[in-house]
Amino acid sequence: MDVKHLCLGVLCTGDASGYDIKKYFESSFRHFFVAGYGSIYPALSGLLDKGYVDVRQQQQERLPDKKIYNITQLGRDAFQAALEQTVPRHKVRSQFLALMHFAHLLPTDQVLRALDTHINELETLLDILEEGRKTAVQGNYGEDFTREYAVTSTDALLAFVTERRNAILTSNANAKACA
Amino acid sequence: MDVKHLCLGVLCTGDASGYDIKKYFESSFRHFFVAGYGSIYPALSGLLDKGYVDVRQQQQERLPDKKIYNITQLGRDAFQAALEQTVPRHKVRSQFLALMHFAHLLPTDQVLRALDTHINELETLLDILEEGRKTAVQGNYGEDFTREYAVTSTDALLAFVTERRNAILTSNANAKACA
DNA sequence: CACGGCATGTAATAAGTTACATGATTTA
DNA sequence: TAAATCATGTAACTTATTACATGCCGTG
Repeated sequence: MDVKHLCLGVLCTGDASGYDIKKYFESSFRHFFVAGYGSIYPALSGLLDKGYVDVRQQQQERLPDKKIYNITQLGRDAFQAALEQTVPRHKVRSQFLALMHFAHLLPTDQVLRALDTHINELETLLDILEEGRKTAVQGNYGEDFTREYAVTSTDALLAFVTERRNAILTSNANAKACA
Repeated sequence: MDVKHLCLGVLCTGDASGYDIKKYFESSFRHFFVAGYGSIYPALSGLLDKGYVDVRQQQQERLPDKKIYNITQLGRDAFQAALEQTVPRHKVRSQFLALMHFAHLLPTDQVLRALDTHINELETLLDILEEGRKTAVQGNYGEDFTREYAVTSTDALLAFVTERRNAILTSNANAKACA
């Protein structure tokens, strides 16, 4: 399950351009897989080379040409096989937590800025997930599962981080009042 | 904040060998940064080249020699600078969720296996975090923050995934009863 | 005697990120 | 007129993963 396979996954739901696929990543995969053009376009080239997708050029008025990709039967089979062989890993890599782990080495205001930034990111993610709830097709189990999984985690974390941030603010205010 | 910087971070708390550092990663960083020997040993070589750490060889009876690394002032300064420039990103990359997103393409038993595997991972992580709670030095704000952050998320997710798994099991049993 | 822990490393490969490069259209 | 959206791609770089390679000690 890498960028290539996820592109195949998107194309299983319908034809799309690289640009469309990127938007799909942003709206539906954002909570578990982030990819930019720099990985999506090369991935599509690779899939084309392997015969997993076909492409047709679509001219547009007043806009750049589009390359519409569609998945082949070979591609579907490859995706199915990849799915079946996927080991269900789940990895977090967080500069935010790395920074917080060494918070004692930093001035309080930088720690607060980091917390605020993270809170913003969590809120943005919640907005996107909420948007997904509205637009999701009913009965799509997988999409629902991953979305609600992310909502569960994000809700809990938002409460946690906000509480900790406020605790720092009040203890800071107390320290100032004493001084 | 990459493997190199986190090694410096570990060495800020005291001298250690590559092997020790790996154990530190496993017990204290596991919930936000995973690294193996294949990245830690090369990282230490790099730090040595830059003069960020010194090394002394320690012979041991009946055991392989150890290389004990200690951080230099240059290394401390570099770590401080890196900390201050760290942008607080937080990234999740989950094959598990990728798989679940396409659950409709898989047989139910594979979905259940994936859920069980993930539940096991969450439980293992909770055990490690609980262990950390016991052994942690009181008053280490950052260590406490990251641990409780992870506990918050993991607790919530464990409840969510377990509930979903049971829902699948009961709806499966009903389907069988009807047939 | 097999397995897990202690201990260090290299080399090949895979993978993704960032910056670069271009350019028209629409909206505020 | 500035910014956002539409649209595609390359190249250099950074980074980490995996497998390989070695070998002793203690425990069950």
